[in-house]
Amino acid sequence: MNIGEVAERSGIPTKTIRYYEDIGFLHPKRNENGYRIFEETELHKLTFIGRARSLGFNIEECRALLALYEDKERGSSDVKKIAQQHVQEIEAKIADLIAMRDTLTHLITACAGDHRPDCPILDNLSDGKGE
Amino acid sequence: MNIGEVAERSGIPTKTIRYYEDIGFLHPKRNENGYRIFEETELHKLTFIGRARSLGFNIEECRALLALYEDKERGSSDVKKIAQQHVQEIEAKIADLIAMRDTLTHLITACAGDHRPDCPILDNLSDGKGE
DNA sequence: TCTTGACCTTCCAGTGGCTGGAACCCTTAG
DNA sequence: CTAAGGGTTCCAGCCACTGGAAGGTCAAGA
Repeated sequence: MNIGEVAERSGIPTKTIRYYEDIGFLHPKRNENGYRIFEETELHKLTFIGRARSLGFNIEECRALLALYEDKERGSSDVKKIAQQHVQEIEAKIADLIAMRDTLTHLITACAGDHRPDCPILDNLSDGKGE
Repeated sequence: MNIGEVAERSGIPTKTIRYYEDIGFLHPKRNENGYRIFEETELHKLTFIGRARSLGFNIEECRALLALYEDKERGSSDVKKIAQQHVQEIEAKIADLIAMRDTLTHLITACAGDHRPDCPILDNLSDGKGE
């Protein structure tokens, strides 16, 4: 398989696949013209990484998960630990975003949104009050 | 005021303040030894930006908000529009994160988390099933 | 045979919003 | 005289790509 087909089948852009090779996720062989040749196992790996990324795991976490995946001796507790840690980070982000949203919707409700210059949103940014 | 005091009072690191000058948010004067001198208005502006950033507005949005703030002729509808747009983006991010979290907590619940190698989390990353 | 177009290659630079560090200058206290 | 604690500039790095330039390769069609 050439990189284009792998990109198609994994849903990961060629640019990203080359980048993943750069950072050591993959080691595709090359044929005599210099093109990368991918095996099914490499496609599988890429798909794995793609799913992990879409669950918000960062590159280092993906690396760890991949290593655990390939280690038939691992206990599932190692994986679970990584996932739980990650869920906590996600929860924290959600909490931050909800706080932002709530403040903003509050201010938006208070803002007439017309042609007049008076604006509680700017007032809040300016003096921190209006909560 | 020197940069250190401004940093202290605005809660924004000196590095960031210099960066904000770089990108044209501020134009502090200099005294004869080359040090930046800040007026109260500049401190105020920084605090404004700090609040806007903490509500998740990006730099360009901050620039727009600041311009509106300084334009005494603006209508509050312009501000409201920016804020509403921003809330929508936040909502989208929240939805993404919640989807991630739900998938993950689901998988985590299914994962024994013990010494055995069997792991629904890795299985899901590997084949996309297990939902 | 030539050309066209779709592939593929490498390398370099840019994204956003800072942040760290090096190397240096200025001021004040001891 | 020195040391500490300001300040200055400039360059590099973070993360995870992404865009673009400049060029090599291959298969199909005129």
